[in-house]
Amino acid sequence: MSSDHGVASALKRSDLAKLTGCNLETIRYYEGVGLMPDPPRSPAGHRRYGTAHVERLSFIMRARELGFTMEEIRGLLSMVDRGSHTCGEVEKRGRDHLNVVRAKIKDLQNIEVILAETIAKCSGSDAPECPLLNVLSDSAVAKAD
Amino acid sequence: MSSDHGVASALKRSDLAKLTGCNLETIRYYEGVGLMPDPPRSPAGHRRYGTAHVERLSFIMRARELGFTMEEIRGLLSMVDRGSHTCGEVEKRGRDHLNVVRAKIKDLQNIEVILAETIAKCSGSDAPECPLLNVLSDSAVAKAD
DNA sequence: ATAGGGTCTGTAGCAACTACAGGATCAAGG
DNA sequence: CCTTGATCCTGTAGTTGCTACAGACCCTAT
Repeated sequence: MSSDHGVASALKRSDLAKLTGCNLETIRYYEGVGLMPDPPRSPAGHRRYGTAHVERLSFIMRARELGFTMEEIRGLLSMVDRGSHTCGEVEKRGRDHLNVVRAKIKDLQNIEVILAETIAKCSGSDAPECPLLNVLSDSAVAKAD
Repeated sequence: MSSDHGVASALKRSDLAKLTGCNLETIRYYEGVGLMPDPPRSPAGHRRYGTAHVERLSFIMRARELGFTMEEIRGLLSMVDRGSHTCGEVEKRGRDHLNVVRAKIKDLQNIEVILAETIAKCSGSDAPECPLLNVLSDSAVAKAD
């Protein structure tokens, strides 16, 4: 055991970006909005990251992949940071988010049906008359639920 | 036939908003970005709209409801404005958009499955151990296609 | 010593709106 | 006629989640 004893393995911002797949600038952005902590700095002021930062950023990115908003992630992280989280509370937040996801799916499926049905009626010809334009011009969009 | 002969029925911006269900400020925004034309003004500089504006704004709003981006709407409108549209061209744009919608649905369904499966394993108890947190901390998000 | 990279900061831009501040104007009641 | 309150005008800032730039520093290798 030589230099890397635990917390600081002295990664540069570009290293963190490569390791996590996160955009370089986004790291600084997450720091600015408080999702990532202010990292220690080298004497010249360069950011130095350790494994804890890698894990935290990976957490954030996976949560984003699952469609959690930054506010939701902030909530999850602060629970974990405080060590005050319970499975019940995390599950509730996950369930709330799942409901949002399902609502979005429904909206999009509704759109999909209308578009697909309308386009199916299109002649695809050089005529100006067009069922899709008619839908946009005349009808109201139905809301299914 | 008295005052309303054809083009100008002298609607205020608030009237147009109410008739179309569009937000008041959004009307000005659409004007600024060129989706809506600069309307005629009253002597005091107040915007005055007619039935053509109602129809155009309704078109825009229905296209937005179907998830078309403003760029796509701009394209559709300029075709129609030039009178150079064909059903084939409109259909193509609709089909392109439909593909985007379907891709979004797939992404969300992928998320939905992961979330639902993970949450199903939650105990919902006061324990800190939580499958959802484990997913965020450890695993990569699978991409189905 | 110097050339090239990487890093730092702040700031502007994207979509697609929404909301405000501060002033002008209109419509109705007294 | 005058006042009052609602509506209108303009420009600008805020939202969400980044991304990209400029101009200044710094670090490393030759």
